[in-house]
Order: sequence, then C-alpha cells, then structure tokens
Amino acid sequence: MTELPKAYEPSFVEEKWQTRWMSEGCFHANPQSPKPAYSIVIPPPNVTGVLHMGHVLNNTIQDILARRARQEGKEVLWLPGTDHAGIATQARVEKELARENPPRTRYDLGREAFVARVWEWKEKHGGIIIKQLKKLGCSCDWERERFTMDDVYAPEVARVFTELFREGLIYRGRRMVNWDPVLRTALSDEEVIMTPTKSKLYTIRYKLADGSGQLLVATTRPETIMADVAVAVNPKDPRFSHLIGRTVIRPLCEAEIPIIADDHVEIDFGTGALKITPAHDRTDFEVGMKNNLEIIDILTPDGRINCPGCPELHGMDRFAARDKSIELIDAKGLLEKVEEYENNVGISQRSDVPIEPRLSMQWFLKYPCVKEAAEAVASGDIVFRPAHWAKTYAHWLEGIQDWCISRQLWWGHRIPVWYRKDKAAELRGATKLDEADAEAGDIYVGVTPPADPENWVQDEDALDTWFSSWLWPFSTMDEACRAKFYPTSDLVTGPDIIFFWVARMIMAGYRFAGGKPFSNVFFTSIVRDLKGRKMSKSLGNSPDPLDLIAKYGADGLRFGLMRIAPTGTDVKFDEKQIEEGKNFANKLYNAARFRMMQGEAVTDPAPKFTAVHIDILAKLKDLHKSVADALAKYEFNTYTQALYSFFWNEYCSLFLEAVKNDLREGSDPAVRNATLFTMDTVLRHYLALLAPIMPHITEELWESLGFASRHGGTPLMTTELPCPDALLSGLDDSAVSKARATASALYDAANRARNLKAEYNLATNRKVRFILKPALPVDADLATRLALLAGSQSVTCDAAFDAPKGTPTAITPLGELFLPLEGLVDVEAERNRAAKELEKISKEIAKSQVKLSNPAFVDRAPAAVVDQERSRLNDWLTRKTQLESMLAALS
RNA sequence: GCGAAGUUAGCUCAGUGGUAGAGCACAUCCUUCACACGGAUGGGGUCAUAAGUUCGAAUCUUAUACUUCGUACCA
Repeated sequence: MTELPKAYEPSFVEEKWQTRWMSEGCFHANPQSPKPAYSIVIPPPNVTGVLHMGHVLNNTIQDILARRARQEGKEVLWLPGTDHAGIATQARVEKELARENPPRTRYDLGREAFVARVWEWKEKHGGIIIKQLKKLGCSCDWERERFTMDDVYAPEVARVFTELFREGLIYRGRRMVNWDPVLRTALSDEEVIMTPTKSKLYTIRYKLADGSGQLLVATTRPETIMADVAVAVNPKDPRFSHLIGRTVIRPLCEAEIPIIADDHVEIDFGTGALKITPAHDRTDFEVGMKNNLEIIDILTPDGRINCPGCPELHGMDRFAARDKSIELIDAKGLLEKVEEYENNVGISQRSDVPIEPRLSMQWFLKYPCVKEAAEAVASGDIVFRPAHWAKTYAHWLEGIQDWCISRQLWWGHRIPVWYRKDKAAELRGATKLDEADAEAGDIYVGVTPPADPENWVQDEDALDTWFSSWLWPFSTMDEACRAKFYPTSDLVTGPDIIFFWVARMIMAGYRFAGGKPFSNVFFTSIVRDLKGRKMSKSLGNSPDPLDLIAKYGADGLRFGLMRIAPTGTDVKFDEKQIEEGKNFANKLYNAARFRMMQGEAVTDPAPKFTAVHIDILAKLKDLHKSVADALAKYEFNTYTQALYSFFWNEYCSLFLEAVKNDLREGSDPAVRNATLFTMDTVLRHYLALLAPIMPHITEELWESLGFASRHGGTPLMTTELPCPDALLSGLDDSAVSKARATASALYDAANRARNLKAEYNLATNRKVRFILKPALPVDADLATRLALLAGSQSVTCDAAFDAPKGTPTAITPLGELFLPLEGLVDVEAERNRAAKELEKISKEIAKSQVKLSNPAFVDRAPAAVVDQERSRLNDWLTRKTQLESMLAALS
C-alpha cells in the first residue's frame, strides 16, 4: 500500500475506467426503468470535426449533469451523435479530390460517385470526434449513437419536408438569396456575417440622354453598372424633381435608362441619386419590382462578369472587374471622385468571401409554430440561462423571415421532390411551385421515390444541414425512448447557434413532437484566447484538447476548465488553469494515499470525537448543500470552487494537519478510531460529490479505498449519492456549533502563532515553545493540536504566566499567546515594530469610534452589524493597551 | 443606429448594501514520515470614470469611456 507512487498518473486510470464503464453498460439508458427520467441530447458535432475547447466545455457540463442525475436515482439518457454538416464535409472531400494527381472536381466524378466517396470518407474519418468525447469521459449512451443521415434519421427528414409541403409551408420560389460564389450555393440569412469593410465610394457622372447635363451617382459596386436599369431619386428632393421621368445614359454597356422617383433613396446620403441594379442588390430588387423594371443579371454563379455587351469586362472576376470598370469610366471622363469608405459587407460564414445577392429558384420554409415557440420562452416554460438570451431569441422571432432551405450541394438530404420527366424543364423554371402543383400531378413529394421512377426526375438540390438538425431532440429517439425521455431535460449549447439550432428545435418540437423539446437551455461561455480572440485553427490559438488530456488528464482538464468557466460571459482560456486541475487531482490522490497508509478502521474501542472531527463533518454537510444549490442554479464554477476549497483548505490544510498526531504510535486508540472513521466518512461523501466532474480519479479511489466493496462492488458512478442527513446524527445543534466554535478558535490561534514565528524570522522547521494564557478552558488535547498546527514543540497553558519584558505576543480566541525568545529579541527592532503596529491600530480605533458615535449608524444599522463593530473596537483597544505596556517595558 | 453583456490584485476570475477575496504569478523561508503537482509567511486593488440614493456603495440609480457579442442598415 505504502508503495503507491507519490504522483498521480491519470492516463492509465482514465482508460481503465472508460473501458469498464462501457463494458458494464453503465451509460446505457433503459426506457422501461421505473426511475424518473433525465435526458439530454448532445449538440451533434460535425462529423468532420475534431474536438476543440468549446466541445470540452460543453460536454463536460453535460456530463456533470448526467452523472449527477444518475447519483440522484434517475434513469439517464444522454444521447450522442454527429451531424453530416453538408457544406463542411463536402468541402473536405472536394479538397481531397483537388489534391489528387491529376486534380479532380466533384463534377469529374458525377453526383453518385461523389456521394459514395463522401460516405467512404465518413466511414473512415468520421468517428474521430466521438472517440475524443469518449477520452474526455463523456457518459453518453454510445449504443444509441445517431447520425443525421443514417437509415433511421433520413426518412424522418423527408417525412417532415413532405408534411410541411402538404401544409403549404414549404414552397419553391424565385427570390433574392445570399449566394456564395465560391461554394456556388445559396445560404440562409443566418450564414451571412455582416462585416465592416474598408472600401471605396465612387462618384460617377451619368449623362442625361438629351445632352442637357449630368447626374452624379455614388456607388461601391461599379462592376454592376452594366446591370443598372434606372437611377432613382427621392420624390421629395427639390434638386432632382425636374429630372424625374427623363433618361440618362448608362456609362458602361451604354443604354438609355430612366430616372425614377422612390422614397427608399436617402436625400442626405452620397449625391442623393441611386443606381438601381435589381439583379444584384436586395433593396434594388424591391425598387425594381415596385416600378416594373427589367432584371439584368450580369454575374455567373461563380462570381464572374457575364456581359458580352462589354467585352473588356466579360469573363472577368467580380473584384478585378471593379477596378477595371473604374478605369473604363475614368477613360470616358465620367469619374467624378473616389473616396475612402467603410460599409458593411455580407461575408459567407462558410467560405469567408463576400456573398452576392442573387435572384434564383430556391425552396423556402415559412416557419411553423412561431407563436408557440415565442410563448414557451416568454412564459418560462422553457428556461434560458443566462436569462438575457431570451431577449435575443424573442427579437429574432419577431422579425422572422422565410428560411431558404435548399442548397446547391450533393452531400446532404436530397430534396424529396420529383418532377414529371416530360415537363421537368418547364417546372424547374416556374417562379413558384407548391401543393397545387402536386395535386395537379406535375410534381411528386414523398418519403420514398415515386412508384414509376422512370417517369420522374428528382430535384437536384440538397437541404440545409440545419433542416435535419432541428429534429434532433426527437428524431433520434425510437418510440419507447420518446415515451420515457421526451421532452428532454436540459440542452447545453453555445449562444452562437441560438437561431441556427435552438430556436428552430423549439418550433419543430411543437410542430412534430407535440410539445417543447427541452425544459432548460444552458448557454455556455465562448472560449477565447488570452487576448480575447475567438479560438480558431487559422489563428493557431486553439489548443488541442487531446494534448491537454495527455498533459493534465481528462479529469484535470475538466476540473480546470469548469473552475474558470463563468456563467454569462466569455471565458479567456489559460493553460495555467488546467494545470491547477491536474494539481488538484494530485492533491486528492495523495490525501487518499495518506488514508490508505493507516490501515483499516476499527470501531473498538468506541471512537472519541473531538471538536475538529465534528467540525469537518459539519463542513461536509454544508458542502452537500452548497453543491446541490450550485448545480440547481447551473453555477458550475461555484460548484467546482466549493469542492476545491473544501478539500484543499478545510480537509487537507486544517483537519488533516490537526489530526496527524492521532495516527502516530502511542496515541489514544479511541481518538485514532474517531480520526480514521472521520477520514473515511469525508472521503466517501466527497468522492461522490466530486465524481460528476472528475469521474475517473474518484472511481479509482473509491475502489482502492475499499468503498466499492462495501457497496456490493458497484462502481461509484452507479452508486446513489450518500445521504448528508446521516452525518452528525447523534449530536444536537448546540453541541455541533460549540464544537465548530472551538475548532475555529483553534485554527485561528494556530494562524496567529505561525504569524508570530514568521514575524520573528524563525525558520518554519524551527521548533519553538509557546505559552498560552487561556481565556477559555483549554484541555490537553486542544493544546497538543495547537502545538502541531503551529509547527511548534509545545504549547503550555499557564494562566499565571508573567511574560518577561518585550515577549512577542498575539491575541487569539483561545487567549493570549506568548513566544518567549530569550536573547533573540533585538530590543530596538521590537520597539519599532510595536510602535508601527500601535500607529496602525490607533487609526482603526479612531475610525471605528467615529462610526459608533454616529447616532444614524447605531440607530439604523442592524444590531448584528453594530455589535460586530463594537467587539472589533474592543479587540483593538485590548491590543492597544498591550502594545503600550510593551513599549513602556522596552524603553 | 438599436439591443445585450462586461470593466475588481501583474494574469484568470469570485464577490447583489455592513472590515475588498481565491488560484496563479512575485518575494522570503521550509525537502518535517500524504502531496515540492507540496507547506508556511508576506507584498500588491481610490473595485473603469463622474454624479446621485443611503448612517454606510464593488454591490442600487443615472451619465460617460472602453471591450466583446447580437441585430439593423445608406448606395
């Protein structure tokens, strides 16, 4: 036993327990269980993903909740899985193809072969993140792992599409969408990030067609001039009212275009005249529709100019064309001026390039159950934590727009719509398709292909990935599971996907699963680096959690991260904090090792509990409560901090130091028994309280301390939480508080004794003798413990002690403590020291006296506060007298 | 523009009206038989700024500054 290594080595232990938990089915949820249900669905990570700090934070929290729920006697389902992540996964495989020799594109392979290739890639590399989650110790029911495109899940997506289509909520239409020219697909509004960008504002002269003058127009996008179909001015703008209805010459790809009036134009901005380009700008499109203007599209799907009428620009990339078009205009003498300008540009979240507003045929969804979703959060039926996210959520729902759900991708759920072969071309070009066309027999919408597939062609597009993930809380469950575990209890996720995922799941829950998908949503902090930047691969500021696990252990990583994870704000990641987690694991291991060295506890003779024993058991009971409170409020850092300070400060630094003598040879066997018994009790309860956050080491120590065998050999993770009520059951409250007061006085006195030693520059290991003039009854046991804690040879109680002149003294709750130091005290230095302290203390006394002589304070402040102030003043006055007599003796 | 969150020790963060806290870092001391991934002691904060409410404000109110996030947009 004593040959256990001095330092805790996590890697072996962690792997051992992960294997054992799984082989014993500890994570498996039983829908038939009579126990109350607790359930959580994992936010499915991208199947292409690798674990990052955000995942660690997120999943550690979920694991704490799940493990604690098991200890509380609940049947727990933590349902894992991965997301097919359409764009990310497709891009990954396309990149692989591009690296081949010769390089290939998906078009070279064709749709079927390409999709097969992605599946192949997924089988080979897709499981990485799942393996990583297992290394972190996540107690998911791995037998129920789902994938958003597996055989069970995919038909659900098609079924939901079909149902919403029949209901008229899904339609195909020609609309302005966000177009990503690199990925060549439409994106939803949520996938576009408006980014302030430095650009240039060009002012260009548009000549009046009749040659009578010119109109100045300001634009940031001169490359789209060829698609201008009008110039608009505000109808209330007196500068231009005479021009309305006349025409100007479009400066590139010259043609006559009208000057129109539209109140969308701001009089004060730019020149007050706005070029109207309906094909390439959202608001221009609306102005165009209102005024029945033509739509001229001069961009290709990959963002190049498509305008044979302007050969200098035709075929050119959109950004190159911007510069070139200005050159052309300048050459024509039509460039008035160029200004530096900062505007907001929509950037694709996926490919990081500016998106193009583009008119195209896409599938849209009018969201179902918006009202129910808004109401659920507003009424508190679904609770958001931190609460302020409810406002963001409500705001989004108020301004909600139809969701563009089609993507021009191959990897994903293909849209379950088929067109009649003989009318396919016509149908695809139609500006609107809905349930009426299905009824007419022109299109077929269903979960399975039509019975006569040779007569139909399927829609080419795939669905937005989120259109499958929004079904995650229920489509992952079979009927039995749903009956037991839906709605789920908690959802733990990042606030960055509140719209993408959380809001949509709530709507889907009401529409398809008969009610809310979860009762609580906990939004985690976003993990940033020390400079406050988001962690990302490109910045290289994102540590690999597996490296951290190798260095500090999964338990250390979990504990360290939870200790700094605040609620409601971002967390700045500092590896030092993770090191703390590891150090803590080591401390725990050594405290357990210390216990193991002492051998079995015996109950004969009956244990003799002293104040320090009762004190630590009472603190343990308090810890039960603070842990329960913190978890009930989802305050994970409070939870972690309470566990940390109890163990390190209260148990190790105070209690263990105070009882060490009890374990040495020649000690009273009854006291020794009390100490061993107390250590066992504390460790047994404490390991259980700590287990949710540090599951591996607690499980290991639970076994090696022999607690497992006492519980029928079951692992800690499936053992119910020990009941705090059993602690101190034989004692009444007043006996407990008396013991606590004594222990607290002892620890306080020990501190002051150590202070004295340090003040007189006595080395820590120097054995000194203290003399105590007791103010309370101090028995031999207490005096011995004080001596031990103070690092001294002895503390002698002597009520009649007459201190020699200048003896260093401290006032403690147990009485006056003297440190006789014959020949060691420098009288001069001692006088200076005392004078300095006297000065300091006099200031405090003056302050306190002013406060206490203020009638407003004495009358209005609570009595306890006033009493406290008075007793503080008394202590100072006593010390003052002492110092004064010391000074008198020294001079 | 609008909205939200934040600003406390060198660093990372606690602290919701009653003597400013923890861990790390720093300084000095200690390898004493659980732990040097440890122990002991110490230095270090006008709690962003300003005004107000109060006997008393890090805490409540208002304004300002800065940081981060969300959202809306004017070419």
